[in-house]
Amino acid sequence: MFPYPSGNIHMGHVRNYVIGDICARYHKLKGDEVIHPMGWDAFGLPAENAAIQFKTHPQDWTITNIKNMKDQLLKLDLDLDWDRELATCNENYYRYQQELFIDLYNAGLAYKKDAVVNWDPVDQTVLANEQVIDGKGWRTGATVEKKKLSQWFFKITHYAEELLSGLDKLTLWPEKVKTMQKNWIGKSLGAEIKFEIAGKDNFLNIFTTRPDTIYGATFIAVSINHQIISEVLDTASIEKIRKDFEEVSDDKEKIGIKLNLRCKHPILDKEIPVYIANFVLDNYGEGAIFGCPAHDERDYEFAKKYNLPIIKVIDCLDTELPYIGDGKLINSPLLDGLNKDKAIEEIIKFFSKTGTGHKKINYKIRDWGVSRQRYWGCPIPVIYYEDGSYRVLDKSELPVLLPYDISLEGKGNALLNKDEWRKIICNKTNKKAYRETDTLDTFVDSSWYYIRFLNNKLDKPFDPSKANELLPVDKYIGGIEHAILHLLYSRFFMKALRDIYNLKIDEPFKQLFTQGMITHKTYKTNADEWVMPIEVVSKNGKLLRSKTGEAIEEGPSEKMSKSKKNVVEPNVILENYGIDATRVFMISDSPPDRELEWTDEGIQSSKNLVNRIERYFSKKDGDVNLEVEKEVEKFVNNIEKNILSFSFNKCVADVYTLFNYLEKKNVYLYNDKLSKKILICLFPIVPKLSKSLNKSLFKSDDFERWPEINIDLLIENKIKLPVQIHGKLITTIDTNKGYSEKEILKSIYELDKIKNKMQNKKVTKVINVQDKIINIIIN
RNA sequence: GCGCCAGUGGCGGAAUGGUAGACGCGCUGGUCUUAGGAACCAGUGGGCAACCGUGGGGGUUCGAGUCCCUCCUGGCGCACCA
Repeated sequence: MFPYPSGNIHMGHVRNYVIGDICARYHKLKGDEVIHPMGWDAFGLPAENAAIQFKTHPQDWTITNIKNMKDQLLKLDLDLDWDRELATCNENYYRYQQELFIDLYNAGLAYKKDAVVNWDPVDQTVLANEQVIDGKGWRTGATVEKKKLSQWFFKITHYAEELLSGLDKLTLWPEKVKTMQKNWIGKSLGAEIKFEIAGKDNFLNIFTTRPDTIYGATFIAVSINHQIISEVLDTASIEKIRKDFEEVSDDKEKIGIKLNLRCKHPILDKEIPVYIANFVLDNYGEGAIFGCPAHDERDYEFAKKYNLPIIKVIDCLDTELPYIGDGKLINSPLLDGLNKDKAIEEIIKFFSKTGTGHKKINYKIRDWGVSRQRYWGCPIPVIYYEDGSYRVLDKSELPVLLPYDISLEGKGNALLNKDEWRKIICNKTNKKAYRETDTLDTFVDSSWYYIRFLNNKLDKPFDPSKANELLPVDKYIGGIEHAILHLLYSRFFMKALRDIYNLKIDEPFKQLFTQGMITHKTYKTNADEWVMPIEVVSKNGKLLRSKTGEAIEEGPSEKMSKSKKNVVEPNVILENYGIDATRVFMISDSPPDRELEWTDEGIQSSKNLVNRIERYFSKKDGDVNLEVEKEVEKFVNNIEKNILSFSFNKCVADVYTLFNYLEKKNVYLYNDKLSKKILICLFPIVPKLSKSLNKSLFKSDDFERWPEINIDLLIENKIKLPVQIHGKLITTIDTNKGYSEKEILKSIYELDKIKNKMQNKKVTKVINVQDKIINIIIN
């Protein structure tokens, strides 16, 4: 539980925390040791933006929001361990993060380099690759620019293989998230091949997954950012080409600029031309490829456009070109007759021998750029000297506190203009020095908070023995939007910390549950103005805006969002319906991993259920017999099973089923011992009501342990046995378990419905699945 | 384009290969009440019926919503990844 303190709790938070709260309460009743903490992901840009907009300070804004949201959370009456509370913007958190940064640096997992990075022009900061979606900033939606800057990186690529292979062991994670991470890591097997540049004592490295098609290579293409280009073209021409590339309207269109360069073919005695091509990515492989037009779609398109030769090296029809699939190698003296896999193997052997290439595993994932050119974040504990060299501080020099007194008015990072903070004298060298003014990506903050929760007051980042004892987190609940950001970073952190601190933990989160969004119908006026649901009234079957009487059009149900105004406020709901009804509705209609549509009917019927339970327990009537006991036992068993499998919607159905049964039988248990059982099972779902009933019926403030299941009570002897003919249900017959097939068939053949079907046909076969079903086959 | 997931009444959704539609919402009829965002009772997949029904078509099986093949539709993710 680690919300961003944006100001208010919304329904999405409520759903998330109710799910977690049910789990926590259940496990506590089971006698398990439960840690159910809450903290604040409190650094980040919205605070700076809000501070500028409202003429306040990011810290004040954040602290006020935390206070406000905490008040709202308290009203939800969640069973949280508030004494574990933490906020990343507190010195007591981020100073330990600075220690971890030093640890990572010393372990070679944090480093600084010049790199072409993603620049968000709106937020005025660098973004990690993971934070760029469709070329746009994940928060601002602004088109990301490329900038060359010196930046801090975390070496997530060091763990690329383990981050990938580890996914298989995460059996309690949704497949979908694992697939997304797999794609992001993007492992591919292939070869790196050296191409000698004709007339120069220099090479060009390329990566390929299809070294078998080397005989079909007819050109080389490099990315616009490839360093070889600067050796042949001046900066102005490069910029001109870069611009031309950017201006292509169809971004799939292939454009190439032929360079005054040729490469020697690594096997054949010939030279092939080198192009700059817009479709070659600079951040994948070597930023350079060899083109084999006959067997690659892009290369084919490119070759057609620039009249490059197309040489077939895999046997196929000319009409099939470009042919991507497997086949027999041709026109390839060393490989002729082999199929693809064998040819790849052979050619790599050959290259290794001649020194022109080798086997290579390539990953798409890049190191995590963590520098942010913003004030409101964790300062990076580094200083720079006047000669440009830098020093990562010692732990004894920590904390590097974020100065409060700054001006956000100017452009860029406020820390840059804060000289009295930035300019220091290095206490080791006595030289003039400057503090690093970049701060850490807030995803760093959230990559280890779950460890800090284990002991939030410790005077070091965490206690390794506690971590070993309690991690990984058993149940981790959140939205799918974290699939490759937070969840990948946290996995990286766990592995890095494992290696640094010699921990026994490989993965941070054992079970991951991704909850669905809450949606609501949308409403618009004819003038295309969004209208809050609360303003809409229905009159004579027509929707009107209550204030003005304007006609309202109802739109599809969409994710609740402020911009579409289709939100309901938790505090309003709590006031009108109470916490128990709110909890019931959060889990009742849809399975928790799917969308939940907010409806007035839904929340109302949840309230009705809560009232009904209360009413039920106000009366005593009827006899408690074995059948009732069995029904209650079934209820306990089902609730438990469904809580454990996150099938909370079925838990609600179990509650209805139980009370439907009891009321139908006119059995009102009141303070019978069965009521105690029922109330314990209701406690995780409707804690307030359950607690108050327990108090009034049993004069107790506490609950006993979650009831042990008595298996004997779950066994049902009397059954309705389905009887089929040719697999189609004809009727059912009342009998006891363990019936004799012979005898039951005798009575089955006496049934009218069966007789009608059988007429004078002969039974050829009887399938008796004992105690389950009987299927009769007739000719 | 590639990958993943899903398609079940009017709606949300239940069903270890074994009685499809649990449970809820909505709806219909009735009861109670000064009143009720209430409660209670009966009903509610389609069809007068025989029967027909889980996106379409094939298959495996005594038996398929569930497994296999194929197609269609929708959602999500990735997308010039060499």
